Amino acid sequence: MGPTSTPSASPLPDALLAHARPVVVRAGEVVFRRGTAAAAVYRVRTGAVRLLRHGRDGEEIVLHEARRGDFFAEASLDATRYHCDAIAAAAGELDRIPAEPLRRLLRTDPDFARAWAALLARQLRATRARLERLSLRTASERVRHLLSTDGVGPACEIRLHGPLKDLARELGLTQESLYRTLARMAAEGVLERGEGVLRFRR
Amino acid sequence: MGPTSTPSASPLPDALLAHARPVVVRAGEVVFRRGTAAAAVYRVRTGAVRLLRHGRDGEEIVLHEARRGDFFAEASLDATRYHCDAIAAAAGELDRIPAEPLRRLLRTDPDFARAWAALLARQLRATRARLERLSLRTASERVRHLLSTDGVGPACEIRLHGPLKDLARELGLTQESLYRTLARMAAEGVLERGEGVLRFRR
DNA sequence: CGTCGCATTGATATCGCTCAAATCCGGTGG
DNA sequence: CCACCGGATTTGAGCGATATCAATGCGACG
Repeated sequence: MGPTSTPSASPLPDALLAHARPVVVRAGEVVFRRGTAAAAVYRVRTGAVRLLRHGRDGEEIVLHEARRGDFFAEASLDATRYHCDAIAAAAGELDRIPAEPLRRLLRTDPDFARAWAALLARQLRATRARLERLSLRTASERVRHLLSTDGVGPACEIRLHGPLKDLARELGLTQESLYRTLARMAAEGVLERGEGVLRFRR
Repeated sequence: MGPTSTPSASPLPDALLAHARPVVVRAGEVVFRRGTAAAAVYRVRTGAVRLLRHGRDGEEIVLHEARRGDFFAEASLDATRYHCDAIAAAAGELDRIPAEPLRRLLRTDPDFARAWAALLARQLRATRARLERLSLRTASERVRHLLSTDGVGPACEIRLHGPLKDLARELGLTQESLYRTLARMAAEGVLERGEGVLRFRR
């Protein structure tokens, strides 16, 4: 989710770091499955992890993509089971933080509790922004919205972290539609495409 | 958002109640506007409040609907400005809880901080469920998903809180599409419609 | 050099949107 | 009591945007 990533994620308190255990994952590896006991929260050191669900015909729906520095499964801290699958999108290393010490820390460290609430609130805002995006009816509106909300700088520049295919799915489109839409917007002079970059022109 | 509503929202601690001020709203009244300073969090006593944004052509996008017992603008507690409009969907009464005492309480009351984090996490899960729903391509899949995730009981019963028109927008559909889809699903024997109720058959 | 995944373009199908109109309903006022 | 009204509901017809299916180019990698 691009700039959704907490840019300067609050450093883990020492008390938490003491409990974190590194987990090395290969691309495609399962971190946890939906329905299993929610025993830990994770943080991405390197690589990327996707939270996903599956439609009835088996197609994947990406709920969230966590990148370097991002926590994931934070929303499962007070749930008994994970509500989606977590799959490594790329090889990397994670911090695995068991739920119990984290809960304890939330009880005992007010500053951490506040930072944690802020983290969740940020996630919520980002997810609502995505929700708003999917409520838009046309492909070009969704692209515009993506740049407007997640882009940086005057031209609302977006760095693509993966293939356009993935972006298409995040926008609720097929790759073909996205290609055509980007091409049309570029032809209209609204958009500019660079190496792994999208930005507004004008 | 129906069952998204915190069913047994944690009772407000006395320390917080002391700071809450009642606000009476008429239907359609503006509670706050996007861009204004985020000075308070709210809780619905009676009535309902919608958080919404506007597309480029002015159409409304409902990000959230808070009902009796629900907080809203919780995600703005650590933001400087509101990121959407809040409009009363029905006449009612709200508790207005200034941000500062709430932040103080988060720092000083570990139990409350934990309950607050749980609240945000619940919101996040609910919003992701809605995101997943909007990722589905067909109208009938979205209806199915709504019943599956928000429905109660073996038949996944859903109580409608407003006109079908509103439900349609929550599902990212037009009223006409929704009517037709419900009619078709009912004809196929998948769905059953009652007075303000939707449920699965079979 | 062959293969695989991504990118790109074309042709067609399909689903939901738009515009339009008829019905139903509760409320309101004559 | 009845006519009227506005909003919600429902159904119809046609269109348009995206999905789907198909084919090709291209670059990385083994």
